[in-house]
Amino acid sequence: MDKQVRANRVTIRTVAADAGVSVAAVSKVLRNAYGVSDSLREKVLRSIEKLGYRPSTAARGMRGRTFSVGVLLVGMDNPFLPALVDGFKRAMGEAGYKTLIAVGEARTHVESALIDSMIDMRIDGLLLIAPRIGGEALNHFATQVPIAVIGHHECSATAFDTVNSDDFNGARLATRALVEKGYRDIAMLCLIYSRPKDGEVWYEREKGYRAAMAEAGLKHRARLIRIAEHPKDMLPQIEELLQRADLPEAFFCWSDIHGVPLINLARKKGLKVPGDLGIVSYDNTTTSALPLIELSSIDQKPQELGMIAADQLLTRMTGRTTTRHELVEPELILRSSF
Amino acid sequence: MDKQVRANRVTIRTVAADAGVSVAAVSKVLRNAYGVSDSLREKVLRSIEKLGYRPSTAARGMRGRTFSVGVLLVGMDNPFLPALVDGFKRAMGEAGYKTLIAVGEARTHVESALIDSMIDMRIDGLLLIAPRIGGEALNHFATQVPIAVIGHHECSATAFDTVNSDDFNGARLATRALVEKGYRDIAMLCLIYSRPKDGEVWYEREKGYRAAMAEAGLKHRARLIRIAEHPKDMLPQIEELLQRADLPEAFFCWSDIHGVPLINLARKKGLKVPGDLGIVSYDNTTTSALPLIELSSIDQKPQELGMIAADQLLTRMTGRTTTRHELVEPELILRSSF
DNA sequence: CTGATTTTGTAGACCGTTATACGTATACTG
DNA sequence: CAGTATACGTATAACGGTCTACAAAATCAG
Repeated sequence: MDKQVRANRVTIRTVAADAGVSVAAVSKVLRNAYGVSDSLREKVLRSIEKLGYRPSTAARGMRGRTFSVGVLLVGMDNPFLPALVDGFKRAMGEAGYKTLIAVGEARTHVESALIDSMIDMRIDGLLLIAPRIGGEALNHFATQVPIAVIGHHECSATAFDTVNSDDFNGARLATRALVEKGYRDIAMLCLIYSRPKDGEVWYEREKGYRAAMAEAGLKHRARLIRIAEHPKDMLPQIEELLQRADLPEAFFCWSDIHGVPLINLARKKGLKVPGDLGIVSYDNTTTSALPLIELSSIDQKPQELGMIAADQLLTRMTGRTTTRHELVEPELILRSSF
Repeated sequence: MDKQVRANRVTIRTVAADAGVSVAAVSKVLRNAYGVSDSLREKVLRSIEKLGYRPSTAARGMRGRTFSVGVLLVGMDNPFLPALVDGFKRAMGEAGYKTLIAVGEARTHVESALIDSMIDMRIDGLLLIAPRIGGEALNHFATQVPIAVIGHHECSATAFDTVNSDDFNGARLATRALVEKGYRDIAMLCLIYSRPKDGEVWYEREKGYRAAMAEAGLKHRARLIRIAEHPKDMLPQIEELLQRADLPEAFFCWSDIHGVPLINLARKKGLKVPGDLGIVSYDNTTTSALPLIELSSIDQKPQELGMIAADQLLTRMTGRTTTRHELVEPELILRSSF
């Protein structure tokens, strides 16, 4: 009678009984393991279908694969994430993996805790997007689960893979476009950070900007203007910037987060863009593409980044031990802002 | 020697041995169950700390709670999601639950599959945001796991809870504001849908708009203009709309998705907003708040929605069987667009 | 001080899979 | 046709927790 109580839950045993085979046989079919005949497979599949059986991921996690992978995001508001996650999820889905997402809060201990907790659920692989935690810590996690990283250049890492938009070249591309248009006094708008750090996306872009300026013989005119990320602080800073006597002829913005408010505030103040001011920005968000904004911006090909990361994870999960560090070439989307 | 091989993984048994107590005792401490003395708890916690032990979610899932809850999103690009998820996640975190996110693709069978798969991981509760699948299907899932729904009015459901922004009142609020400003020829811009359906967010807003028009004695002047959601189709449709001889004096837009392109295209065409045209929109996205856009928009209080949903789930998981259907009153954020 | 009650801790079955080890037909070799 | 390799199935020990019984110890009532 105990049996009847929990008879509602369909388990691998229910299937085995229905198909008249052993539990092990069903498991083999499920994992398409070696040593099952066509007739057996047929029988089992029919029972699975009939009973609507679905294997318990939790139980699977105790011995083998869970066929699910995790993604760790810094936050949900970065506008280039949807396309990236979509590309990743799609590629993973085709390989039979479910994608689960966890959201950090740009605080390292929260990030670590989330990674731990995904490992605790026995996910088969992990994608980290623009993680705050760095090299050594990542190496430690990589011993427990295959890891791919996007948005953090760590070309020396051997324990995990990385894919990145070529931020150096993207910034160079943008700056060079401004130079070719005739601008000379070109400033870069970037984030406030305590100190330059190799591997950080924004630092790569700063280097790319500097390189392009140097190549154009404008090394001495390169200047970085650092402003806050949060709108509340950022907007007054941009306003103040636009009042300055030494306002540059053109801006390269490290992200649309700054670029869009800049172009709008400039125009609101009466400046013509282009004309009085040239702007090229980064991320190619839908906002930058809006009519009346039409901000030129670098496209990072986020979908492609996601797909490559998926491939890295899949191949690593199936045995690859060599390291892959890949770069995707970004593209400048031309609009009438410079 | 077998023991040594897997000695690296710290399990509940390792902790028990280290603390000199039984496995069951450790489990009790972990779940703060009844019947553990302060001294025992103390000992166990110290061992856990020392060994860096973390319980395996997978193993937990086989018998008891996993202390993790799932969130199903339709897509990642809806700009009001970040705040909502943040509110939910925060409230859940305080109660000791991890939040995992899965992203559907606005296709019902994908949605169902994702819900199944989260149930298969033995999550303790599930939040559905603007799900496409409706009443009967939801009831079925609700028999397997506690469910809360946001963005789908289903006040008659008894198997699961709902929280919603009061879409009817929000639309009424927006329309009334236009009326009070003196506009009479007010159209509503909404989505193309095959047929009106009670419970759908957009339909509630349509009803709110109609009610406000009727209250102002403008029932006969109410008109709904339906346009596509995707920018590629939407932009030409808005352009064409702006050419029409019977262009309304004012628009209430069901979402910033339409409102922002509308205000920019109108201004690009040379119309003064406000002046030639008044616009009130919905969602209060960061884009609507941008300088030079300054679009009045209804704030849905997404963070609050998330927090209430968390509370619903938490109370249901701990025994509540009555149903809760709650509404949050939205607020009109005034900007210079009408 | 004794019997009843409450606290505290333990033993061990159980959850639903996977995967190893091992029989048994069946097919191949010479 | 005997002997061996191979294909196919099965039995069963893990995996790492939870949780129900139950025993032992401590407290309480009279």
